Amino acid sequence: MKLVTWNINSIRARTQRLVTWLDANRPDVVCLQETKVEDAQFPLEAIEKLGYQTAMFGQKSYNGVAILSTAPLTEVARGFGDDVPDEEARVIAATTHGVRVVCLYVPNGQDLTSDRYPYKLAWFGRLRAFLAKTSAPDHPLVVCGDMNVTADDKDVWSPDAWRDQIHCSAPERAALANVRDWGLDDVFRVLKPDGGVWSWWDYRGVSFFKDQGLRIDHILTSRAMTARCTACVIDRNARKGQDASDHAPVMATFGL
DNA sequence: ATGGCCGCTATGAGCGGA
Repeated sequence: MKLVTWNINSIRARTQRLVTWLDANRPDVVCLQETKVEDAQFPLEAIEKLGYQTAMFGQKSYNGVAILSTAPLTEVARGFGDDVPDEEARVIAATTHGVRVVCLYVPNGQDLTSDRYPYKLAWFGRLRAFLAKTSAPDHPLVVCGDMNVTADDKDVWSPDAWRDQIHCSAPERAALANVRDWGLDDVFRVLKPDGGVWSWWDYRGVSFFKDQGLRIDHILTSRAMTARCTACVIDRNARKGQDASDHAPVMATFGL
């Protein structure tokens, strides 16, 4: 089973690129973030034509997540379903291909002085509570998406330039580590421990050309899924050319 | 030191992204 996570940065602006990539790579499960579209306007037809079923949780203009699968999607959950009033469409979960899949678009946080920063840190706490309530570390579970955090300096093209900046601050990294500590592995890092590989490059300037990026899109796997994982790659080619998302897809392959 | 690009909006300037 091949599972991919990709911050598509507007599915309407990128439908053709998504279709071309799916056609070429044929993943079984696709987790999308920043679809930026209400459910009624989601380009379902193009996706269905490729043989995917879709579970979506969108909103106008911002955020929005979706899971596509070649198999039925059951037990679909939208949002954390906790006590916190929250209008932001950032979480969708479903069971497919025998795996519980949680697709996340973690809040950006803006900067360390913004009120979005404590919201982001609290959001990770809500995520861990959601996982504890709805799953278990010994289940076949994949928690993936745009985490908007680097695990450590190995995920940063210039640790000095990014020190204590958003995506790289110690509290954010601790919040992500706390989710992993519940019982998940950063499977890309497990298979490629050296770092120096990015999943996001700024649109501005020559950052992609100079390969100045961050790894902020992660696939976290429960132990049973880590054991099944035979490959995990970031498709840098998908960031090239006109009309690319600023994120590249991250794809993991699982054996039986 | 700053912004540089991109997608969105009952658009044409401002917001959010990262």
